[in-house]
Amino acid sequence: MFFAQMLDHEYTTKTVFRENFFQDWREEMTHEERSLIQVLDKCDFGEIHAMHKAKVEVRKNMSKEEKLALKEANQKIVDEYGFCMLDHHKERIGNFKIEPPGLFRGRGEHPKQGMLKKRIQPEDVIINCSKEACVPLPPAGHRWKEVRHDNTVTWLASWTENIQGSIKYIMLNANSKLKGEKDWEKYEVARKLKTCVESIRNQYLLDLKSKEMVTRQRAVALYFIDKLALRAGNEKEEGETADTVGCCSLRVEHITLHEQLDGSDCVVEFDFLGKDSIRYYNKVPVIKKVFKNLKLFLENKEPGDDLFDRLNTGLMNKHLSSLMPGLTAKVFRTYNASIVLQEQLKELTNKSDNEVEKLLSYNRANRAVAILCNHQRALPKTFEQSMANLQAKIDARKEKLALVKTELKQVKKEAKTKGSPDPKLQVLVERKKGAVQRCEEQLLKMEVQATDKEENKQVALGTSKLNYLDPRISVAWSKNMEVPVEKIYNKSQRDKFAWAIDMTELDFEF
DNA sequence: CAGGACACTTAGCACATCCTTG
DNA sequence: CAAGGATGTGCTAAGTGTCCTG
Repeated sequence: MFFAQMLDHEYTTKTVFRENFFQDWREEMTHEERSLIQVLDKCDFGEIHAMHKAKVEVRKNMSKEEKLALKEANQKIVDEYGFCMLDHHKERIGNFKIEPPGLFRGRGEHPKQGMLKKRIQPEDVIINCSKEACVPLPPAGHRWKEVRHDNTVTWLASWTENIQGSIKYIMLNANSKLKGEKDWEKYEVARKLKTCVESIRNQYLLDLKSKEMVTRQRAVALYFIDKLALRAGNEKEEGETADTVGCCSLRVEHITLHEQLDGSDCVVEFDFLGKDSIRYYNKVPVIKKVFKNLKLFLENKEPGDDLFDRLNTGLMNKHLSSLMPGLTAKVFRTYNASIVLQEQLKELTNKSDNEVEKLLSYNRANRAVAILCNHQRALPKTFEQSMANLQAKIDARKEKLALVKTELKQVKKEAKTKGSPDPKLQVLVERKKGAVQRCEEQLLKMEVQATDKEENKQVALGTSKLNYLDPRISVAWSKNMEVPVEKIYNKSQRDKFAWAIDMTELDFEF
């Protein structure tokens, strides 16, 4: 069933996926099945696939009443299981449902893709609640793996997943007090970096000339982390996950040095797969000292060797925490993202702009951050079509505008030739004027929409908005520009950032 | 100090739902 | 009111970073 359901997906054609799936499937077979079913390619899943598609179709064609009943049933489940009490406050739980079984599909070329992700039993689950709490009952005939009362952690339940052996957690929703406070702390640390970033930069520039190889490598890596907002790059276990890297785990094969490129000196060309196997490709002019060091680090190395062979994230973070309490590599990403947003908003928006223009500027500032952080998305499947549709609408609106303008002219002319003022004609003139103005506004809105859409086709704004941009910058901007906060944050974003919406003053500076 | 366990944040995609438009 | 595109939400994988152990 798991395999048959996925047949429309490209990854069921991948060798690794098929081999992993078949191996795990055979584990689940009886003796007889195992001797009968030996080659995946000889299996015909067509019938099961068709059955699944039919089921999906039935679901899609449910009547309004059936859909409503289903929705209400789901809501009941949320009401009953979707909340918990924390410090006497009722809080929404982020993910209260156990992950269902299925075939594992990692991102990128994952060596474990296709493996069977097993069903979690109550016997696998640890419950974490307070001693006084009434412990949720396990399903009939079952018991929990453990019930503990650890108030030093935030999770409510956990289990160990069978693909990587990692622990999965049930935790609170982002709009909870607990998560909000941690979010606020994160941005306060980033703001503290603002006060000492200059001296840290001076320090790593000096360190580029250090006699110690480790120190030089650390300085170059920090230069990248600061300038390019690269992730730290922890080591990963080979063969357990897709081959991806961050700053400290860059290999020789991931960079190319150009003494000159496109009219710039000392250019580093980056080309590697980062988190989620998203490609990072960038050509960056760097200062001479960095360039020279890189040449040195590359000497006598193979493409697969570590660029920073003396360095790892542990060393980097130990150094950073000595420069400022709480400072780690990822703080630079938060800091640079928020600073860029603040600067771009200042540069791009004018108080005299209309709301549509202001929002385009906001999106552009957001976009500058997303590009810095390399937050990409797949080109939407319907992009070309919907762009063409929008263009057609724009053209139609332009024609309409031209028409309304000539009509206005005519009415004006009529009013003039008549000599004596005719109240009826005057009203008509005013009406046409209004129509022209409305038409112009609509046209502008559409054109702005088209620009925004085009610039944004492969950029994901959500990730930075949710995780990197101090919401107080956006809230202060919205107040200063008199743009309602609803225009930049939707409902759940407003819930998540309620702390910032409540407390931010007009003059907030990140 | 390496390596693993653990806890938490960050990430993109698929699907659900909402909204607009003809 | 249906179609279809836009927007929002759920899901869960994939990172970061700390702590503990030997």
